[in-house]
Amino acid sequence: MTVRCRIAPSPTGPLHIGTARTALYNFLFARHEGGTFVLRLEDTDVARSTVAYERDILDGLHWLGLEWDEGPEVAGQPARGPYAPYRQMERLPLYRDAAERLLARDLAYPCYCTRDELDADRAAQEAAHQPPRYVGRCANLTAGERRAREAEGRRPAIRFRIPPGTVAFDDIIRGRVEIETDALGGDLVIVRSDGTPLYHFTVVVDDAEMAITHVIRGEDHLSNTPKHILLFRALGADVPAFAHLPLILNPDRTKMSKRKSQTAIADYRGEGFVREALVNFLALLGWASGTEEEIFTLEQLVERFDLARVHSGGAIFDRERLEWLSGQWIRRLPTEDLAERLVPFLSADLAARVAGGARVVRQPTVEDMRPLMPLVQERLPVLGAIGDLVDFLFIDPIAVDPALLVPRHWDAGTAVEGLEAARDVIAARGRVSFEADELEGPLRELAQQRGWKAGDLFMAIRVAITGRTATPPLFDTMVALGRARTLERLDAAAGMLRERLPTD
RNA sequence: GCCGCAUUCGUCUAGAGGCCCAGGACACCGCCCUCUCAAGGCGGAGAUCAUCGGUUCGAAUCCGAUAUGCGGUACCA
Repeated sequence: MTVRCRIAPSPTGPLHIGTARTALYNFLFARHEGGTFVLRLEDTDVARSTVAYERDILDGLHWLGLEWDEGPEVAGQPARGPYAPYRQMERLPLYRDAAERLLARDLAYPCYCTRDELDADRAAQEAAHQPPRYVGRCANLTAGERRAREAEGRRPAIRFRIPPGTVAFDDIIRGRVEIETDALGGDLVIVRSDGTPLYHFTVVVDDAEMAITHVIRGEDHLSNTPKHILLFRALGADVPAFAHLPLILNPDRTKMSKRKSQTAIADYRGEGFVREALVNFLALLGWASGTEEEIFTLEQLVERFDLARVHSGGAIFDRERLEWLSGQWIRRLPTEDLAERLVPFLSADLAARVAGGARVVRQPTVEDMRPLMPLVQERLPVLGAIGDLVDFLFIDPIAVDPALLVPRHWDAGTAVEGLEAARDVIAARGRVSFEADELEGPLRELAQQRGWKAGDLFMAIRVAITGRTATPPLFDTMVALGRARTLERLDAAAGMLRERLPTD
């Protein structure tokens, strides 16, 4: 039997961290076992499903590198695979047939209860401190009674009969789980009165129809699994194996939610977290290799992943750890790859600064980025931080805070003196010798001659040419800026400071 | 309320009866390196293994109860 597993997101919101993690585990398991990974869209909640969300989910999964073997490839376009279509709203006849089969064998029945009746039942049960469950008002209607209700114009929902007894299964992660069907809330609505099928029904019909062998999903479905098993049996289908993953939690240990955490994959992507880091991080949220290794590529994860090693307790989403992993991955990226990924982030950052009044003198290109890689690669926690590191190369003039031009041990007069002296030393280097190696020596010498700490001199220069106190190494930075602009900015800074000097 | 699942440093976790007075990583602190910021190296602090009882020569590991947390309990998914 070859393994078939699936991810079944519903396009009622952007791709969620939890969905991505579930998709990853399904992908890893399928690939590890040489099986098939299916993507199915559960869009039966028509009111909340949109094509835009569908696009976000597909884009996100593609971006993470979780390629599926069967399913829709592009939002709104037809799906591919032997069990197509893979959107539930395009599979309606299948659910109708399945429901008919259950009806024909009296495993399900039409239910004419109104919303009001149901609400009243529930209220009464609550008042009597009883668990809410369907009272079975329509469970044994005669043909005549049904006709009478139809004649009134009532459209029935369809309920699946929950038989008495206990349902047991062996969860791959949690072991044996047994639940009394009594606790399931009574007969289950599988088709709404408007004819559209409900989740618990479609998921089973589709998993059966698509020959899914392993259902790997969040722990929030554990309690619902008995309903699914009962439906598989009623449909005469093989019951798949189940593996319920621990939940990803907000810092307060509740199920991770948009309300309390950043849950959209697209938002992390937008910040410049690299896909390798997100995949690595998500894999480690609930699973560990058992070795002391922490950094894994997708391929390595496929090789090592083992469902039985998945942890069973919930895991808080730890952004600090994600950021660390992101930095680790950025440092491991080939420089050409990094340069390419950085361009759009820098452009966006510069565009935002233009909106703030800055003048961008040059649109960054991959060619511009290449020589900067050694300066920035180990300083980026996320791609989106690139602007803070190199914006001064693309903006002119830069904004300089005069207070920062004066290092801690200096006064303003010394700063002017230092900047002017540095300017002269640098100007003395010709165009040809404007290299980091050639600049550091003479400037250190200058500091020594004047009795300044080299660090103070360098800080004054740093602020003068970048407007910042934290930058890549100074001499490389000057080279990247170029001789002319370096001298220009030193002049400008010295001039600005001099104007502020008290005239005695 | 009822049902289910879970519980090891702040966080992610290792640990499948003696190798554990519990190991690694993130974060934190200190030192080193150093022109800033990072990165890197070294070191430190941090867990009565939720609690109680049992099984055993021996328990984080097995069993039971309790507590706490979370999840489910829809004509949502």
